This record gives sequence, structure tokens and C-alpha cells, in this order.
Amino acid sequence: MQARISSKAATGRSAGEAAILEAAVKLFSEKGYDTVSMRGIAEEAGVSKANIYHHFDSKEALYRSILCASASQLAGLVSELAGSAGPFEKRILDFATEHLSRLEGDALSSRVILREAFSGNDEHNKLLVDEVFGGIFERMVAIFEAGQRAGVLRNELDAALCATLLIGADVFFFQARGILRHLPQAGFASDLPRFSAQMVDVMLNGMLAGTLPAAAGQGGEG
Amino acid sequence: MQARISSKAATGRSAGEAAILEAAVKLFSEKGYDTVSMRGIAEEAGVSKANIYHHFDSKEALYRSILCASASQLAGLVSELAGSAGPFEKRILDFATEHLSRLEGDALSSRVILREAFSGNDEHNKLLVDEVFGGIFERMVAIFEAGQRAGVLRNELDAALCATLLIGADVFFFQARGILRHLPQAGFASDLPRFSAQMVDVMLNGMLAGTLPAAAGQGGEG
DNA sequence: CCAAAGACTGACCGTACGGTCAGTCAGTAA
DNA sequence: TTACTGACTGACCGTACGGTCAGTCTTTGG
Repeated sequence: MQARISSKAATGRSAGEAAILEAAVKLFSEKGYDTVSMRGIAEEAGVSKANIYHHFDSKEALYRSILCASASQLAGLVSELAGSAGPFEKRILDFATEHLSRLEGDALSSRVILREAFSGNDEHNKLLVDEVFGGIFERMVAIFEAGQRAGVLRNELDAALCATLLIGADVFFFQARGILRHLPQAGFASDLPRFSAQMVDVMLNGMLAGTLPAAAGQGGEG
Repeated sequence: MQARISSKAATGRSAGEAAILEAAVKLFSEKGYDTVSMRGIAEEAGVSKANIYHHFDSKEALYRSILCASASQLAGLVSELAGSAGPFEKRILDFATEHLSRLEGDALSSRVILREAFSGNDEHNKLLVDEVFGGIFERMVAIFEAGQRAGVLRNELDAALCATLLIGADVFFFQARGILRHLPQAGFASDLPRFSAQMVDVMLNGMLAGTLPAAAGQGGEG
């Protein structure tokens, strides 16, 4: 099997280990930690259960390995997005659109992290904040504070709250798509750019009529 | 034990059954279905495991019983909130504030439903929409459509999307509070009314400066 | 007072879990 | 050829799971 050797040379891990990781990400994204069994992962990966223990010390270690990979991926993505240039409104729209599209693109990893973040375990929460979310949130808040210094964002608003609203809208939409798809009124459930555009429109310009600035209405009629 | 008799007469169920339900709600709100064990529920309730099977056919039946109770509770709450009167802006603020405060007040039930709604199981999603969320969402959308007919809400916006944003902001905040608490910038994490007020302010009036109508700034400086 | 009914229990069953281990097999360097 | 290494496996272990059942208390209607 020449393929196995070359695949190991390329990624630093054997074909079996890669299959295990792929299977584990898939299963851990579908169900919670306890519901996923090592037997199930082994079957999905096409290897023996004992082989998993050859590559990973324990179920916990395998899970943490996946979590760390997903987390550093997320951190890299956001730091990239947060570094974009341009006027405030465009930065916000670009961030929201790209953030949501990558949540969907890496749906498996995203679900693993979200499940962990919303698990309610305070120790895990603190760890996630220290290692991942803290830095991400700081960069997000900085964007809004820059908007306030530039006089574009209302000064009486809490920048951190604004960042929470923007991220929250994306995350909630990502989480709730399975529900929204069954709601006949929510046609936007299958149209990510439409949601992003109108969501940012509302966030920036508000829902109320008769208060739009000259530059408003970006994408609302796409 | 006179207390046992009276408690059964009052609620239609024995003290043991009530203890089982209470324990089950608590545990199912903390962990997922598979992670919660019947032994754990029995211990938490202070009864034998066999006693649970005397009152409920199976683990699944116990879980469904809890889910149905939580769901009808949620449906009742939202239909009550959606029926409020007053001008559009006030209805939105009242709904958001009260909705979030009741999410927290019934945090256990809320978590059980949210976990189920975001489980990713499409059959469960469809069932939840048909039995609970469908009606709730319809009422919410109606509020926004009424706002549009009254000329208060921008006509080019999608009413269903607006409803999603409002509910999503509350739900995300409720889910993410454990994370937000660890973020030093997010002081609003422990101040529900402040979050509700400023969230609604942003939703209605937008984040951008220089576009506020006369009635704006409701609660932003509390 | 006494049977019928319902609340409740300890012991048990088969199964699936996470984890271990001795051992096989292919590739590799000496 | 030989000795070694890492990938990999089937069989096994103790434990905890959901669920069952015979039987014991406790309350209640006649």
C-alpha cells in the first residue's frame, strides 16, 4: 500500500489515524461526548477499536485533540477576518458574511465547539475563554471601539454588547437553521448571504422606518 | 406521612413521582439524554430506580413527558407575551425583556428544549416546529407585520427575519451567559434588563450614529 | 377488620461501554 | 538474514447502563 506511506509522509500521521480523526469529528459533531462510543468511531473509521488506543491515550484525549484543532482553526479564521480594512459598515458586513459562511463550511468543527461552549460546564467555559474566545472577542470589540472613535458607531452603545449581538446573530442562525428550515415564513433559512446582508442592515440601521441614513439599504433587495 | 397524601391530592401525582420529575428536569437540563442515567435520576430524587419504571414506561417516556411539559409552558408564555398591546416599539421591548427574564426564570426547562431544538435531529426538529415553534413563530411574525402595516417597521425588511433576530438575540444571550461571564468586557452578562434594553435599542434604531429618531435611546443610559 | 390497589424496593438480566493486552504483520536499517 | 519499530487486531475485563420482576410495605374503600 504505497498510498498509506505517502499519506503519512504528507500529513505526519498514518492513514488510520487520519480516518479516526475524521470519523471522530463527524460523530462528535452529531452527538455529545457520552453518546459517541469508541466502537462507533472505530466502525466509522474502518479500523479496530484497539487501534484508536494505539494513536490516542483515551476517549478524552481523542476528544480534546479534536477540540483543540477546531479551536485553533476558529481562532485563525476570526483573527484573519478581524484584520480586514475599509470603512466600519463594510468591515461589519464582511465579517458577518464571512463568519457565517465559514461556520457552515466547517459545520462539523463548529458544532463541536458550540456544543462545548454551551455545555454549561463552568470550568470548560473558563478554559475556552482563556484559550480561544477571549482573544477573538477582544478583536471584535476593538472593531466596534474603532467605529466609535471614528464617530460612525453611536457612542452610548456598549461595544462589547454590539460584538455579542453580531456574533450571536450568526451563531443562532447557524444553530437554528434546522428549525428555521421547517418554518414556511423563514425562506432566508437556505440563503446565507441574504440573511447576513439583512441582519447587518438591521444591526446598523435599525428596523424602524424613517430613520435611514443616505448609505442605507445595503443588500436588502438582493 | 400526611404530607404525602395531601401532595398527591393537590397535584394528581404522588410525592415520589413529583420528586422524579423534578430530578429528571434538573439532570436533563444539565446533560444530554444519553448522559443522564436512570440510576442518577433515582438517586437525585431519593427513590429507587424501579420506582421510576412504576410511574413511567421507559427513560424515553420520562424524557418526553418532561419535554412536553416544558414545551407547553413555553408556548403558553409566548402566546401571552405576543398578545400584549401598545405601540410597536414598546411591544418589542416588552417581549424581549420578558422573554429573556422567563428564559432565565425557567432555566432548566429552557435548556431542555433548546438542547432538543439544536440537537440536529431533523425528525425532532419537524415535530418541535409542528407542535411548538410553528405557532410561536407565527405570532411573532404577526407582530412585525403589524408594525409594517402601521408604517413603523421598514417595509423592505423580512418580518420573519426580524422575528428571528429578536428571538435569536435573547436565546444566544441565554445560552452564552456562561461564556460571557468570563469575558471582562461583557459586564452586561449579569444584567439582564440592561442587555434587553440595549439589544432592542440596537435592533430598532441601529448601531450607526446620526440616524436616531426622536424617541430613541430607551434605556441605553441606565 | 380485611382484601384490593397502588407506591415502592432489592436483586437480577442481557448488553454496551471504555479500556487493556498479547500478539500479528509490514516496512526498515544494519 | 536479523532485529527492531510502529500500525494494527481479536479477545477479554470490570463496570454501568436500561429494563424486569417477585415481593413488601402503605393507604383506602367496603
